[in-house]
Amino acid sequence: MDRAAKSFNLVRVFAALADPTRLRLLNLMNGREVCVCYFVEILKQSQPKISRHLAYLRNAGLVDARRDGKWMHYSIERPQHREAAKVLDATLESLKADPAMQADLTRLDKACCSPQNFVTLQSAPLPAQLPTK
Amino acid sequence: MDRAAKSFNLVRVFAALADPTRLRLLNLMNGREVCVCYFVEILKQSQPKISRHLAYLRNAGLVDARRDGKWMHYSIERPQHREAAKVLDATLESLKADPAMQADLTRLDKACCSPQNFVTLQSAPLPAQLPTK
DNA sequence: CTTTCATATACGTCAATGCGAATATATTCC
DNA sequence: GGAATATATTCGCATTGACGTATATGAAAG
Repeated sequence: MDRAAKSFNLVRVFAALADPTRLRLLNLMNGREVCVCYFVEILKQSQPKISRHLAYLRNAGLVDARRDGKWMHYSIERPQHREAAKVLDATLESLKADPAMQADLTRLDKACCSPQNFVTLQSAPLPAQLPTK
Repeated sequence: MDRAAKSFNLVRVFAALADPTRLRLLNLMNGREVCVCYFVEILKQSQPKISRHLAYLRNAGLVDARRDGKWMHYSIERPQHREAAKVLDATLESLKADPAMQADLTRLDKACCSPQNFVTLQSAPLPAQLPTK
């Protein structure tokens, strides 16, 4: 690895952020842990697509996964790399200003209050708020 | 264009930032206007490679180009998109913390003080500090 | 232990990107 | 106008990533 490459964890982070679906996923996870089934329902995207993007985010070190029986819960993991964490924070803040992102959150909130409305979410575990670290 | 896509200028910005060479270029332009020949000399990369990455940054709306005779001067252009500008600012701040980036800047400063030391920079125009906007 | 449900991975394809090498364009100088 | 200089673009190739479809894994339920 050449001298410059070592410190470029940032490149990996940016590559992970350079996709609309992944930004939407991160936005939905901002401050809470979310089950995969909600992503599929809220974003109206195929399950393999959601799963692949979540795997990408996990490889980039931006999200953490927790298994709970059949369900997988994903949450944002702030990078160890200090500067990468700052960029992620700025990004999440920026997403909040986007109306489309706000709409996603609204739909997630509604789904949480009444998952019985969604055929595929009848027995899904509710997203849990994460403590602010 | 689907509903969500419109507001995703951020994706374009992140794609532009997801490359080590482009991050180095942006870091060198932070606060000043720099001639292409300096990029080639400082980064020790081929001229077409530098040129292509600068074109990419220009397409993404992150840099501005100004022709001055044979020379082209590039400078950072803060995106119109408010949130994109914030992300760019955070990124430039983060780059400052990177030793490799600091080394690049040191070499640029040296080149500016004594361009006669570089065969290819004998008649090159000096980078100019930009006013802080 | 088979079925079912939730999620992940593999495969094939297509588009985007990066790079070196070669070439084109634009500007200045003579 | 032609040579020289600075920069941009093109070409061919290899890599990466995104996607749909199909399939595999893992846990729970019967």
